[in-house]
Amino acid sequence: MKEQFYPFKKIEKKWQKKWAAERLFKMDPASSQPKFYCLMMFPYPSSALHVGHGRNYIIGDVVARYKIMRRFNILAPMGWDAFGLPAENAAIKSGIHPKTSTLNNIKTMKRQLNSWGVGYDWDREIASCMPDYYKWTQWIFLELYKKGLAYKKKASVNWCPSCQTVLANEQVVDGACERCSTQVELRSLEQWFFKITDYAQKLLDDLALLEDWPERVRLMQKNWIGRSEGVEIDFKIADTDIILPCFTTRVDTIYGATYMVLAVEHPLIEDLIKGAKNEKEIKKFINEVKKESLVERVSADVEKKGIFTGRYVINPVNNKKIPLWIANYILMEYGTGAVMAVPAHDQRDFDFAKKYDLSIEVVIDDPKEQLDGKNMKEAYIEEGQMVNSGKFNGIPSLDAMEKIADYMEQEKIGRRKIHYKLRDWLISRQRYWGAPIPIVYCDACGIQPVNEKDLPVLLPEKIKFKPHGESPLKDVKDFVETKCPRCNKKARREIDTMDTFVDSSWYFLRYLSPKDDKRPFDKDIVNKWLPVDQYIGGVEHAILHLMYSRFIVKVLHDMGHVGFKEPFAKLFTQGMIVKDGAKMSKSKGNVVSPDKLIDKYGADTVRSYTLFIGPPEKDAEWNDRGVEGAWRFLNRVWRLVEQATSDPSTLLGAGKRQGAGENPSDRSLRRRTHLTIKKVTEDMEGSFHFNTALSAIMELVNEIYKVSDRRPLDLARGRQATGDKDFKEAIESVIILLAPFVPHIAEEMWERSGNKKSVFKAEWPKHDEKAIIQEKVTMVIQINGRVRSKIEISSGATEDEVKKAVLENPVVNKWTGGKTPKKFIIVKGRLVNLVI
RNA sequence: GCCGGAGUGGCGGAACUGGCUGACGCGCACGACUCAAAAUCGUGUGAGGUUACCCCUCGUGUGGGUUCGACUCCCACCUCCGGCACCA
Repeated sequence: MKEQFYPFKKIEKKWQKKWAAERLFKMDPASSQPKFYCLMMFPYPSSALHVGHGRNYIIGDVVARYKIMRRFNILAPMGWDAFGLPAENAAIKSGIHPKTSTLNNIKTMKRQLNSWGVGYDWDREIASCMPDYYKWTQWIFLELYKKGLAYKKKASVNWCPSCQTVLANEQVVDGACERCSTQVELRSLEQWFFKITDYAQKLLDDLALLEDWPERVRLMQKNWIGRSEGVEIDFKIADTDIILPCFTTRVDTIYGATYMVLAVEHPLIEDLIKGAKNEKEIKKFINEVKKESLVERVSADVEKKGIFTGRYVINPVNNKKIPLWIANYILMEYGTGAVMAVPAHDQRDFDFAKKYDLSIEVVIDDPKEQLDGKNMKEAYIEEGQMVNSGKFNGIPSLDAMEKIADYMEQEKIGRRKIHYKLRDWLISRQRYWGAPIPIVYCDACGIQPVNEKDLPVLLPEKIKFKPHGESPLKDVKDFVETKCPRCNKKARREIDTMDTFVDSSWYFLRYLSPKDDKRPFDKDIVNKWLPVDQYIGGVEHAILHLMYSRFIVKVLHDMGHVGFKEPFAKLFTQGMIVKDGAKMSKSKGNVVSPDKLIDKYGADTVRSYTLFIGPPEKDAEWNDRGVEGAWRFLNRVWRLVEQATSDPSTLLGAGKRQGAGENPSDRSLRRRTHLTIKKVTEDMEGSFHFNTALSAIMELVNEIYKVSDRRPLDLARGRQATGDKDFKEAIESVIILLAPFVPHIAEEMWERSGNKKSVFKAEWPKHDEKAIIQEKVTMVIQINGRVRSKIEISSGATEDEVKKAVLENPVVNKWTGGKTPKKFIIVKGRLVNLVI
């Protein structure tokens, strides 16, 4: 009696061992084959992986295995983004040291990765929380410091009063802490920043180099950088010599400026309102606005509020005196914190002017109707013809923008300027579980960087986790007390640690020489292997991680440490797997664990279902029933190969073997084989649409089953009856084409078919264009665009032959009634359309 | 509000460059095998009509348009998802 199902447990263990022993995924530095760096975003070691995470690694594994089969020298490393807040919070609750829990989680996740059968060059494993790694994260900090790209400044940051720590912007969801949902406060603290804004233009320009990135990711980055061109105009404050510059993208509306507004944080305010008769009232207003929570300040639908300062400014183009206001809708961080208000042509200014009864002056006319400031219902923000604008009257507003900017530069009352939304990267964290910032404070010498030879600044392990508003490192005397690197006198260490995004912004360089203790990476080796040929990860990193990594690489490039400008040549962002319409999460209780499924059906089943679920860049709904379909398919293939190799007679319809030869079904089997090869190869090289690749293989398997009752084959013994060649080719193609998707079962079937070497050493098949061509084709006959009939015709038939055949068709005759059609459209080999 | 992406059977999804809508899989129904079940194999499966089994009508979010022909291109709109959001 044969086993009813294929013995996946035995098989999977066997091959996982063999791959490890044969070092299938080991990168060979001496190889002359072309290189292929296949990288998956390294995971944060949380408790355990679910099937949604699996998708990422399975996709990467398919790519890597395919490239191995195409004889590339591949680098497929894996590591751990191991510093981070969750481990520290768990430590506060449970008392278990973050290092302990992190290393445990790594163990679990590594086991899970192996159980999926995904392969990596584990000799290159890295963990960002280990001193031999973060030493070099600190080195990168020092390099940026040297270049003036790491600096300290007072800034208002997000503070969670419950967790007693600052939060990264990305940890603030709708103004509240993502973990405890407490409203986040703004606190003014001395913080370390990386000057990513210096690279805004380069980061924007080089998006053009990233042709093989998803368009939407490039767009998101572009929007995030937020370049806008405009003019900075100098307004003089009346009765003083103070110049108040303000930025505008709509210099064409300058004659329509009827008031000016400052952000409440504007540094000049205090001086300006001194002695004003309502000084107290103004101060009260400012304090109220400042007190508003982040959510309120940031939301666009909050009512605009303001107060008059009692001061006036002079519009430099017409010397008009206009009132100076303070308002809650002006941001200090963008532009200069001062904005000229043109209510006729800006909706926000319009709303504000209506509320406080400020004048509205039209300076651009709507070509469709005469505008009048008094009767307008909303601002007119489109282009138009200049009016009430002195010597610029009568020209189109688009031209006026240039002309006015030229004029201002000539008169030195303004200058063209470019602004970005991108802000400098705040990298300080008042947390324990991160890389210490390698800085020392000396009373005599001030801020001093740690000497490179003294790296790493070790993170002390004995520590109290209880949060109290500052980094827990503050209480570790041995850590804080140190000597000044310059004067060697007593000094204090920086107690903040670095944002974990710093760790992950260079890890892809470390994989090339993970154990080098002399330098972070070897320049020659990274120059050979980078940029990464294929990067795979979730779209949630579209901006942060991907922007930071690009920035760090650009800095390293400009400093001569690396020879490439962009880290990732190709990017693939996979969609999320959801369950019951929601993202899998422990709190929702909809997590599907791979462990049980692998135990029940095996890794190959889980892999093929995960790949079959839909196009990998799109979100997909997990369906346990679907897993069974994948399971059935693999068993179907298994039985086919088993019968073909062990007992070919069972494939025969009880000895009803037909004579060998060129019967049509054989030709269609060979055709189907080559169509499948073509389709699968295209999906591998192009879109990664493994769902359609798999369905093509399923079709081929179905085809083999259809012809198998006439076609026996003994693959193992190589006994080939005439005409069995196509059959053998079909089955072998199935095994090879399946190998990247379901590697264990493919290896086993390959071996049982009499092959000594791994299927990954087999030749990837090439389709034969000739095999795909059909002698006879079915052409669709349409009448007035509707399908009415079909004809079989030789594929080489001329138009006249097709016409003749069509007109002879009885169905056509029924529709035409014997009349000659008005039009005869022939799409060769496909379709005929008659217009009657 | 702005910028993306998407809307196709009961479900997940296919469809090349404008050319047979619904491949492949799930589910369902019927049949074979079986004492029976499971497993497996086979057949069918968009809706409606007609039942002479050959056909006919409708059908890819909605409404228009271009075309011999539109899921595909153009215009307007609706819904859902994602990102950004008072950026001057």
